Amino acid sequence: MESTDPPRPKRTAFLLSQLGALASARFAERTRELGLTPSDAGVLRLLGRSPGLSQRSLADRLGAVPSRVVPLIDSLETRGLVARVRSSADRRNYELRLTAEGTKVLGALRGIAERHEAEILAPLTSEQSAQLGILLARLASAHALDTDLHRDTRPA
Amino acid sequence: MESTDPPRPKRTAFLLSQLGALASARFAERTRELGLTPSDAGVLRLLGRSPGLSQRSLADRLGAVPSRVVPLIDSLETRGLVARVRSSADRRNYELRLTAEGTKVLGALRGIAERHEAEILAPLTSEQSAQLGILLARLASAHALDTDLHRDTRPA
DNA sequence: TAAAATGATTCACCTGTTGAATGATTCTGT
DNA sequence: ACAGAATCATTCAACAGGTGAATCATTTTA
Repeated sequence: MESTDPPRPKRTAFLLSQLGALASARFAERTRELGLTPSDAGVLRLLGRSPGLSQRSLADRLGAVPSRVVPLIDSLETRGLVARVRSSADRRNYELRLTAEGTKVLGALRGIAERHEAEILAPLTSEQSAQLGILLARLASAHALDTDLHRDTRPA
Repeated sequence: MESTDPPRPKRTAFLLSQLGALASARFAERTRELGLTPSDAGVLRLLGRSPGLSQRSLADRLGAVPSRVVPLIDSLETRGLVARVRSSADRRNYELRLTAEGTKVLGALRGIAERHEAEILAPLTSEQSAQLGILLARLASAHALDTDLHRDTRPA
């Protein structure tokens, strides 16, 4: 047994990595109960808030590449949660929209997100949670992480 | 423009996920400059602190499966950073040890970890960093994340 | 109207990972 | 001492998630 190292402010960044991985894994477990991947959840969330998005702009907001979006939407379309409609204004685009079922699932997703938040923060008092939220928000904005999800970073 | 939602303590868990992913990605960039993956770094770190480990117990501590450890050590051995020596006590085991070169690289890795920590926490004052460290440590221990790296979770 | 740009798609490919099967060695109980 | 069970390392086939290049249809630019 050693006495613990005296000046050790060293592990905070690693704790952040590990807790982030933990939070992501727990969230994935929860969405899996709805038959969704976290990516699916992100798509539904974005389409709920911005109906009519094209796959391209969806890709941008997700921080994904367009070819990645194709099978993602394929799968959601197959399950009847998202509809692809050709844009009449520009027939290269699809306008992506939630179906009624998709909207319903999005609602369930919001409940899941709430329980997720509660589970992760359960060990802290509400003051501590608030404090943590402030510190993390400061880090996120300083590191240019979009407060929302992923940010639009198209070249020009 | 909407006025911002009044009671929204909702995004903290997601911030945690995103910042964790950011921290992991930045650390990966740094280790890549040494020609190492984050997994490589974890192995070197563990072997530095526990020389003579078998692949099996290394797998346990990394939270990995033994078959995963094989190519990991293969690669480090090829690069001359780790040595496999059959245990004379139990010839099924290897005793894994850092080579002189491996020890040198581990030293470089410590420097990297320090700069990584500094970069991630740069947006915060030192009081805020300390506060964040406390909160994250509390979460980690409550969620049964080993304070160190991965924990030993063998069945029995 | 020809040429460039854009959206969606396909495809081959890569990385990291897992689980089952195998061979060598050691441990167990009788 | 020995048969059988357990353990370590290894191979292998397979999978998920993700990426970049090439392609086709459509629209924009000049």
